[in-house]
Amino acid sequence: MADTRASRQRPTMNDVAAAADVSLKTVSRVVNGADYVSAEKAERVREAIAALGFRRNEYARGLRAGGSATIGLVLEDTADPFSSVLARAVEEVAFDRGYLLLTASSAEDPRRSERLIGALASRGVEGLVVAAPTSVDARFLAAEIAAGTPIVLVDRLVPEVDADTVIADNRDGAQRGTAALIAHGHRRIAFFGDDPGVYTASERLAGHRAAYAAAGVPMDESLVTMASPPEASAVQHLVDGLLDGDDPPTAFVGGNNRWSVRLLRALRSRAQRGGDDRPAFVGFDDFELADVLDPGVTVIAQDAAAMGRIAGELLFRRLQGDDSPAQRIELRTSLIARGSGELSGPFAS
Amino acid sequence: MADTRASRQRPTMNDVAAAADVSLKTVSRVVNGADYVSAEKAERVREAIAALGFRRNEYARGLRAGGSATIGLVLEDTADPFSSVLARAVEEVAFDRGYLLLTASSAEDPRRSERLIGALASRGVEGLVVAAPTSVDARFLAAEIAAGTPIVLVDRLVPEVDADTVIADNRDGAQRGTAALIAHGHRRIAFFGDDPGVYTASERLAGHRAAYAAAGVPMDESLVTMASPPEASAVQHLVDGLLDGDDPPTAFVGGNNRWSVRLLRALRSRAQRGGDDRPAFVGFDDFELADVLDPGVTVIAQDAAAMGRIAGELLFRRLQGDDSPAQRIELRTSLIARGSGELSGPFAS
DNA sequence: GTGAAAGCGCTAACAG
DNA sequence: CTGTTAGCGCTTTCAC
Repeated sequence: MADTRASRQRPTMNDVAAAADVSLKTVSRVVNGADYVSAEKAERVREAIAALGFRRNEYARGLRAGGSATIGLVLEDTADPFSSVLARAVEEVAFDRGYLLLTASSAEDPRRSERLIGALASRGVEGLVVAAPTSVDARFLAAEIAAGTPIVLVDRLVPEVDADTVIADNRDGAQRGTAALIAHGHRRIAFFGDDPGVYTASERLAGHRAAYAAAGVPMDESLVTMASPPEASAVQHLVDGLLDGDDPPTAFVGGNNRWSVRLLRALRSRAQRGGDDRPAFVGFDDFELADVLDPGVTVIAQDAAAMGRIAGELLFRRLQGDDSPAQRIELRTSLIARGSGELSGPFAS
Repeated sequence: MADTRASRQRPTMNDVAAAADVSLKTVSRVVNGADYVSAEKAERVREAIAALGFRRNEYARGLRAGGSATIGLVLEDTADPFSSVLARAVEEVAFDRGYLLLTASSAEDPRRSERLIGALASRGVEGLVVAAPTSVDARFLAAEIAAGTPIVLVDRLVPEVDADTVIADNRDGAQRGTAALIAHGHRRIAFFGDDPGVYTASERLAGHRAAYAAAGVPMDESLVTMASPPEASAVQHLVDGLLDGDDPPTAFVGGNNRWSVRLLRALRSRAQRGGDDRPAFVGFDDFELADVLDPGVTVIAQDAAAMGRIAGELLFRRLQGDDSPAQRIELRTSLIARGSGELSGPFAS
C-alpha cells in the first residue's frame, strides 16, 4: 500500500534524540546555538536532524520561550499598489530579523478589521503594523496595546490611539500641487477626493484650500467633490458636466489614485470625442506609466516603501523594549512635474 | 505608577476559569462549540471572557489539536501587481474558512526561497501556495509534500514536483497576440521576454514562434531578445537600434509586464524626439491605465485573481482530505484589443 | 454536565 | 558537558 498523503508526521526533537541516542535537551542545545555540547554528540545530532528532516516547531518554542517570530500586517487591500509596496518593505525589515508576516486585508470594513486583529492576536503576533486604521478601530487597537502588543499605525492619524504613526505630509503635498497649478495661471481648479471622513482625504482638501488662501485667490467650493469615486459613466458625466458648464475649471486635481485613474480616463475619452479643452492635471500618489501618458502626469508622490520600512523599524524598536513616548513620523511627498500639471491656464503670465 | 508597556499579560483559559469559578475544561467547552454546559455556567464563563478580554491562543490549541489555521503564501515579489492581486484572492478564500496567510517574497532567489519555506513549515502552516517556483525549488518543495503539507504551485510548471498547479495558457495566449499582429499585416515583429530559463518566458516565446509557423511566415530570430529587462537607457538603445536599422520591425511584443513598461517608455521617448515610425505593440499581462495611453495598449490579459482563487480552493480541497492525483489547471488568457495592436503593418490588406 | 490528569513540542531551571 | 523535571496554554481521554 502506498503511503497516503498526510501519513508521515513531522519529526520532533524526541525523534531526533532517539535517533542520535542522546537526551532531548542535548538536541535542544544543538538546535539553538549549542552552549556546551561535545563535538561528537553535536555531530551525531546534526546527522540525525538531517536524516530525519527535522525542523523545530516555532510555536511550541514560542509557547515556552515566548515570542512567535511573527508580526501582523493589516492592509486596506493587499491588491492595491500602495498596500503591496508597503507590505514588501515591512516584510523586508522583518525578514532581516528572522520574522515572518501574517498579512490580511481589512477591506475598509471595521467589523472585518476587528475580526482580523483578533485572529492575528490569537496567533501570537508580537507586533502589529496597521495601515489605514480608522477611528472605529481605535477601541480594539487600544486593547491590543494594553495587552502588550506594540502597534505602528500607517497612513492615518488616529488620535484616540497612543501609538507610533507613520504618515505622509498629505496637507502640505496637496498644497504644493494646487499651488503649482495656480502658479501656471489656473484659478478654477476642480478637486476630487475621498469621503471627508477619511483622514488623508480631508487633509489633502485642506492643503488644496490652503494653496488658494496663500495665493489670495477666491475658491469656488462647487468645484470640490468628496466621495468614493463612482463608476466610470458617473465620473464621465461629472467631468463633462463641469467642462461643458459656464465658467468651467481649467485644471483637475485627483485626490487619490482611484480618482486620478478615473478622471484621466474620463478626460481622455472626452478628448477622443473631439473635446478641445485641455485641462491641466495633478494627481496625488504616483503610478506606473504616469510618464508614458501624453502629456506625462504630474503627481504628488508618496514613498510607500519608505513608509513601510520606517514602520517596520519603529515596530522592532518597540519589540526590543523601547518604551519612549509614541512618535509621529511625517514623510515628505514630492511633486513630480511631468507635463500635465504644467499646462498653462488662462491667467498664465 | 502607570503600567509599563508589556506589563499586562494576555489572560489564559486558566484565568477565565478562576474568574468564572469553573474548571478549565468548562471554559474550553464554552470557547469551542459547548457540548454540554449548563446555561448558567456558560453565561458566567462568557462574562469572564469578555471582562478579561480573553482570546484563545491558536498555537497552543494547534499544538494539541493539530492545525494552525494558517497557510503559507510564497510570492515572487509582494509588491508587483500580479503577485498582490493573486495574494488578495488567496487571502479571500482562506479568510472565508477562518484561515490567515503567512506571506513572503522569494525575490527570485532560490536560497531565500528555501529559507522561507523552512520558516513557514516551522510555523506549522497547514498548506502552501507557491507562486513562480523554479526547478531549483523542487527538492525542498518535494520534502514538504512528503512531510504531509499540501502544496499548490502557481504560474510555473515544475515537472519534478507532483503537486496541483494553476497556470495561464501562456503559449496559446502569446500565439494569439502575435497572430493578431500578423493579421494586421506585420511580418517583422520584435519579441522581448525574460530569460528562457523562466518557464513562462519560454512558453510565450514558443507561442510567438507558433504564430509565425501557423501563418507560414518566416521568422527572423534576430528580433528575439530573451533576458531580464535591463535599465532604461539600455532598453532605449536596443529599441532605437532596431528601428533605425535596415529592415526594422514594425511591431513589438512585450513578453511580460516589466518589458512592456520599459518598451512603451522607450517607444514614447522616441516619438517625442520626433520619430515618425509608429510600431504596433502587444503586451503580455494587463496593467492599469493601459486604456488611457494613446493608442490604448493591446494586451494578453491573465486573470491573476482567478488564479489565486482557484489555487486557494485547490489547497483547501487537499486540506479536507482530497487525495486524488495532482491536477493541472490552465486558465485561458484573453486578448484585449485597445488600438496599439491594431495599427496596420506594411502588409495590411 | 463537569472535572482531573495527561500530553502536544519545546525550553528554563536545576541538578549531576 | 549532560540529563531530569516542570510547565507554556490548550485539548483530549476518561472518570465522576
